[in-house]
Amino acid sequence: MRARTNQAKDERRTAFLMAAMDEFFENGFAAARVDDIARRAGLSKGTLYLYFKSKKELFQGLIDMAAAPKRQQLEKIVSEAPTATAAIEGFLRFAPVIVRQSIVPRIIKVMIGDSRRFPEVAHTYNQQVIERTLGLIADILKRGHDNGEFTVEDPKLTASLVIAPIFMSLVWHILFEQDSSDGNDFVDLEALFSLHHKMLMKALGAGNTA
Amino acid sequence: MRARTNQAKDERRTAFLMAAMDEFFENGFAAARVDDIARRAGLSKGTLYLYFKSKKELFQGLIDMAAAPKRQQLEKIVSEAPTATAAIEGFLRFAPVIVRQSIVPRIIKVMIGDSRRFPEVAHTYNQQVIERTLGLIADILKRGHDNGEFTVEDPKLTASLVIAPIFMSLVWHILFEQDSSDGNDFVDLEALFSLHHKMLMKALGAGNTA
Amino acid sequence: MRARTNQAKDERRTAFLMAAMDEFFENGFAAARVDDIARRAGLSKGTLYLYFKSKKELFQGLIDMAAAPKRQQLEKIVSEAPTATAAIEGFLRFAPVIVRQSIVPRIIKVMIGDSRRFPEVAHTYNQQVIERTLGLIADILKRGHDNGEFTVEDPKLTASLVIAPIFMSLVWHILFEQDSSDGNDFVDLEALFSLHHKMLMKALGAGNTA
Amino acid sequence: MRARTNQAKDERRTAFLMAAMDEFFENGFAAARVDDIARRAGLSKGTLYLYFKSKKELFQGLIDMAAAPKRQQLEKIVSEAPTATAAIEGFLRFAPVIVRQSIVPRIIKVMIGDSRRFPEVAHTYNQQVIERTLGLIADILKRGHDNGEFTVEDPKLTASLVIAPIFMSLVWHILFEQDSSDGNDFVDLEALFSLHHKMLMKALGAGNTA
DNA sequence: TATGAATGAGCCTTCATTCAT
DNA sequence: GATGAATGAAGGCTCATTCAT
Repeated sequence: MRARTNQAKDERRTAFLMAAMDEFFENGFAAARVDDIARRAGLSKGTLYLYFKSKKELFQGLIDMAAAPKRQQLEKIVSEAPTATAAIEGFLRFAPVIVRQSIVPRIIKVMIGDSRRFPEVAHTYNQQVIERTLGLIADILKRGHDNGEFTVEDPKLTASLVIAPIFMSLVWHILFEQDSSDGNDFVDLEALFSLHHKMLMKALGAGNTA
Repeated sequence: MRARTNQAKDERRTAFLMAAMDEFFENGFAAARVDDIARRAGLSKGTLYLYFKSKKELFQGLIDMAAAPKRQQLEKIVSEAPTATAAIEGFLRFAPVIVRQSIVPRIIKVMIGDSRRFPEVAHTYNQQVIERTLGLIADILKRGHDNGEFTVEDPKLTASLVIAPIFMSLVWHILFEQDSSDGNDFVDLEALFSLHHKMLMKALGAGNTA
Repeated sequence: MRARTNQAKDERRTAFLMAAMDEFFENGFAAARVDDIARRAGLSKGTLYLYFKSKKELFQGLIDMAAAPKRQQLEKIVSEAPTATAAIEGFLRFAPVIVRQSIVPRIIKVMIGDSRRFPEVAHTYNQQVIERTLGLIADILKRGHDNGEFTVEDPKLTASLVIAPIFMSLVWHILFEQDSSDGNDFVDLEALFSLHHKMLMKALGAGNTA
Repeated sequence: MRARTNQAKDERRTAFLMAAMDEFFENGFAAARVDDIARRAGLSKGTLYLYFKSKKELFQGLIDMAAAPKRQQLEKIVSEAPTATAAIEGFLRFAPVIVRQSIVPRIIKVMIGDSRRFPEVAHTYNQQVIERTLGLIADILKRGHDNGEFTVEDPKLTASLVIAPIFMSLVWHILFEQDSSDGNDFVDLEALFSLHHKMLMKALGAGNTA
């Protein structure tokens, strides 16, 4: 079947990208075979080259796709929260979902594994995703500080610490997913982030004035 | 010069392993070339095969070497601390060194990048290094709790949070090392862990009884 | 031109097998280069691996091909002969053709040269070709004996002796082909087998009763 | 231990040659490893190169050694026979020993397997061994004919037929030695050559005048 | 002399990319 | 547009040969 419409073309493109993500995740860029990616996408090797000029361009397309829509969910959660405290709570309650969903850990794994081969890609992802998320959190913290909800001296650095358990969980998820594929996680993510939230609030002196 | 003594042979073996670590770090297992590893070790490709049966065995030798002596420094720091509070302070002051030194981030990067290809290796490393470190921290926390230095409800989970910024820093280090190779880090590690320590102690209610 | 039909594929497969026979004949399995085989077949190295999983499989394919249709000619000659005496005469008159044609000596040479490396292959060829031919001759001899054409006490053993000069000629052909490539054989095959036939008949007491 | 005397040197040389014969027999020239040959000889790889300039020279040394003393036994048997008839009987009674002994089939196998790689070697062996043996038999046949023991028209050609079953047995021995390594041969050599002798004599009309 | 560590040329095999159908 | 046959560069590994000890 041939893709004549633009929509059909986009679907094929996306199918290749998703397949590429899976293969790159499993094997890394070098060991992933173009043939396997195409077959996983349900199309043929030759067709892939109609959509991407090379394996490398496929990789970059993947990162671009991954970088794009990531913050929308987060921004919605945060913007809808009435207070900074509530925003942080919402953010950390959402964290286990991010870790468990398939796309973010996959992308992170690919990024880490091939970051030295494609430094620009890592750099871009950093600016598009990590810095932005960090900025988002820092803004919340600053807001909370200014509102008197809690005390934050260095919002940027503090934001890093807010995010740290997410990184750790992502790495664990990548490393040990197969160990825990039988349902129970390598760590109880809800409990982890609940504790993290509790300790964070206490560390920030939140609720003391209440 | 030819290695006829056992010691000289061990030196060559180690040279290959260090070279392998660098190449695997830069390129991942699949893309690293045996020839480059040997050349980096100052020896020839053929010679490498006198010491390792295959590229894969070289990889496993690397992980084995890396897994072995990692905790010694930590354990010394911890065991020499008079109190749990001091032990944690010592541990977190030591954290930037771990992150900045070349070996741990390199190994972690290699582990992550090729964890799906060699799941047993990842599993082993986890048990040998991560679980052990986690247990070490958990023990300290329990000790501090029992001593009344601070309050810890779930030592294992709390230990994860103590460690989390180290993971995050490691990942950042891996991803952005080149961005910051001109001296200044992508983040001020001393400040980060100092803040982490301060907030952690506050979250645990340490020093309240003083 | 690309092989898209099954027939075209079979042609390529056969081209590789014939080229392999020549190269294996010239150099033996170990010394034959896959690259040379492919080039001789007029295709590229990579293409060969589309048709054969490995060099060894190519070797086995060669033997399989060689083992298959070898007796047809013989069986025709023998079955069309009115008497056992005529069958033997036909067989021995046909012998020089077998020795001189390219395929049998080549296969035999490859078989001998690599028999220790692939014992199963030698074993199969033995059963498929040698035992069968021997059985064919033994049957003729028994028939002639039963008919009273001549006297044969041990048909199987006698069949071996009927065949022996063929083996000898094959080996000589293999060893000295180049010495005689300028036309004249290292031995006059027609004369040899004519004499062999004459002596054989006499030894069997054929024609005595006439 | 070092070989200072000439005798000790010769012993080492011979040890290498015998080891080479075994390895070349098992694997052919290309696949035989110098290291294995040396180890089989109980010496080291480096030492081999003190005695032979290259692997190829080792091969040639082997053929030279093999070509030299082969006819002595035969010539003795033949020269001691009172009549041509007795000489042929002695020769054919000796045949199974030649086939079964380790050296001749091994050399023949090596010769055949690598004849195309070293045509001069095959040529030399032919002249040194085969032609000579053929000449020996032809002489006997001529003698018997001149004596009136039997009738031979073409001694050279007839000699080939006398020898043919030896070639066949050698090839079978090479091909199927392992099949019959449990004692019983692939063919009863004594019976074979006994029958061969009987038929040969009858074909030559021997004893008719008695 | 004897050894075996070191070398690097060479070969099998894989796979990204091209292109005839 | 889609396919998969064909290509050949590249890389893991072996092994004949050299040479320091």
